[in-house]
Amino acid sequence: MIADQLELHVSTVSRVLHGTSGESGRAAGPATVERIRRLADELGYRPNPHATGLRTRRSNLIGVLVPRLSDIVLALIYEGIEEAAAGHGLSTFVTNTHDDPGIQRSRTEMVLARRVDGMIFGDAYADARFLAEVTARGVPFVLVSRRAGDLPSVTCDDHLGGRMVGEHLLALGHRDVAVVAGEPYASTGIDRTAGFVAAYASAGIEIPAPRVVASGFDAPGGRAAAEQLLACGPPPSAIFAVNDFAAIGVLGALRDRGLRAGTDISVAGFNDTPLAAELPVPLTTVRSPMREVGRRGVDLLTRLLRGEQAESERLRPELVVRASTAPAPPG
Amino acid sequence: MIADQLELHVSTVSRVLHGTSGESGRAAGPATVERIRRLADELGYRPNPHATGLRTRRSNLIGVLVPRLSDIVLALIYEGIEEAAAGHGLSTFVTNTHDDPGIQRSRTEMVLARRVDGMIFGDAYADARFLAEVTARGVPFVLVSRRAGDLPSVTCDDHLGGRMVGEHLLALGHRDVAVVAGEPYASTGIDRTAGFVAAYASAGIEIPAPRVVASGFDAPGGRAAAEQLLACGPPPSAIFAVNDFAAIGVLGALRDRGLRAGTDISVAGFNDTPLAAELPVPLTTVRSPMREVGRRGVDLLTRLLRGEQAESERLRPELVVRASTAPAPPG
DNA sequence: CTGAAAGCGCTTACAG
DNA sequence: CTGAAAGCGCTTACAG
Repeated sequence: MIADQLELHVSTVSRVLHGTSGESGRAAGPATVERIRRLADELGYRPNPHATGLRTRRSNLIGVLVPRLSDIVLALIYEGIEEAAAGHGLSTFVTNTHDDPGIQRSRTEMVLARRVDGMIFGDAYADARFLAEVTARGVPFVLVSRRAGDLPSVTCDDHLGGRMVGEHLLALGHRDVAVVAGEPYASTGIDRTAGFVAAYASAGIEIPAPRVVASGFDAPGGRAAAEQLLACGPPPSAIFAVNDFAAIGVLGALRDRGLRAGTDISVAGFNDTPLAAELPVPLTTVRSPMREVGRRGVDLLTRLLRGEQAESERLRPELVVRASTAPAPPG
Repeated sequence: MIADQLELHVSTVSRVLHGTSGESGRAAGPATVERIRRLADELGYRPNPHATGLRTRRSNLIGVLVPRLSDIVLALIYEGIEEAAAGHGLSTFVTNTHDDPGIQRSRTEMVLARRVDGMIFGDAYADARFLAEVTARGVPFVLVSRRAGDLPSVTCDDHLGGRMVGEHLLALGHRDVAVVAGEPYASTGIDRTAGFVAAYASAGIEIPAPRVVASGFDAPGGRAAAEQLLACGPPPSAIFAVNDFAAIGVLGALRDRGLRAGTDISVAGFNDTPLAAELPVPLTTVRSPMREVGRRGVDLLTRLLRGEQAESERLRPELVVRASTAPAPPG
């Protein structure tokens, strides 16, 4: 370390520059402390994290796995993660796993090989098999966006969000509705669908199984699902897509058939993605606190790292009504 | 290292597990090599990167700065970066700088403090002042997406892309056109605008200054710019927005005024973002090879790290014509 | 109040 | 073909 050019032992310098300083100041004499501090930031001294990591066995690094950052929902969650991590002096590795179990596994190994202190998974499968293995490895981790089993997680209260959409459509008089339900392995789609179905059940309406169709989380996925829904029999009067991209796909499918969203068939999405309000027919959706999910995920992880108890959190969503949903046609 | 439980010296093990192996196999006797290899992957041994980094002064880490990952263009470039980096055995730190010079600076410091081997900037200002400071620090780096001065960069050939749009609109007979030009500090907007203007100049048409308006790179930015353009005087018959998000904003502004995109006013964007084709009026745009920009950026950086000469690259874009551009009204 | 030592897990010449 | 030593830059008890 260059700072011992002022003829002090490295250990003294280390003690001073270390966190101990906030304590009762027994790191060194006040004059010495002052000299060291001065020289340190004059030189822009930064401790070598490799040395520190080697010695302390803490890297202040966390690994983050997401399905894909090109999904704005995950990108915004990551912004929250990054922000909070920086606040805790942590750096993050993010990586895209494309919801592929093989990539999830290999990326986890890669990240672990880097000796991260903990991990954040944004790509949890509801069947938590792989995550059970990770638990067995003893690395602290939390889930964001999607939950699984009773692993520590920070998510939007998706069940409640789905229920809100259900109640909204019920209030508009829609009785024959359908759900574009997302991937069957993601708790987001599962919970949003369940909440929606539960709202209808409370009103004494059972949504028939063929009215609930699995789908990709992107626009082509939503479009395909909608086409399946519209292919035979009378169309539903409203469609709930469990995310905004799928909803955009639904909108496309409707347009192709000459149906007007809102007017002919109501459509609702989920997440309140920035584009939702900009669409030609602005989209009714559920606002989920994406950045906040990321931030709290980091907070939860830091608690875990300190050995504290960690409670999962469900953050409250908010219904945003726009022109894509309208009263059901009389009949 | 646990692997010396087979009664060998660490140095032997290190030699075997190290890259030297591919060489003439003079790391150890064949039998020994075999035993070491076996035990190593039985135990899932991974060298501690802190120790390696401390010893070799190479971290195999690269820092990546982007304006925001929630911009899908950058997210896709980052996917390419990540992919290529993994192929080279490098891990990446990405961070959002929101195009804010203060954040660019502090994040660069943070990343440098982590002892990265090199950096990739996706948020270069055309005035390369800050980057000159980074050069002075001696860290190898490359630019992606945006270029600056003659620093090594991998970008789309934005000038050519702009020119392509210009020629397309000229061929459709548009003579009174406008540009929503993006932020003045980004080479993307500058070059695309310049290429477009050059195409018109070649046809003997000079685009008047008020027809070129700066804008944010997002939908609200595009909307605001379009409103300014439509506020007074006769509207142009076509608008070129230097990216798809801004183009979506333009579309919104047209809709608000009861103008139909394509029919009343032609609109073109840039990047061929996944949503461009899904819009109610599919968007004419320029496809830029985003993942490829990321991949090549990493390749370029690795060349720099090996001390080789590095040539900037301009990747070829492709015009994608859709319904949002149509022949100019006669007159 | 400050110094000296040990050690984190590697790699790299250098011996033998 | 393999071992032994030195050292990367820190931190952490432990002396004095």
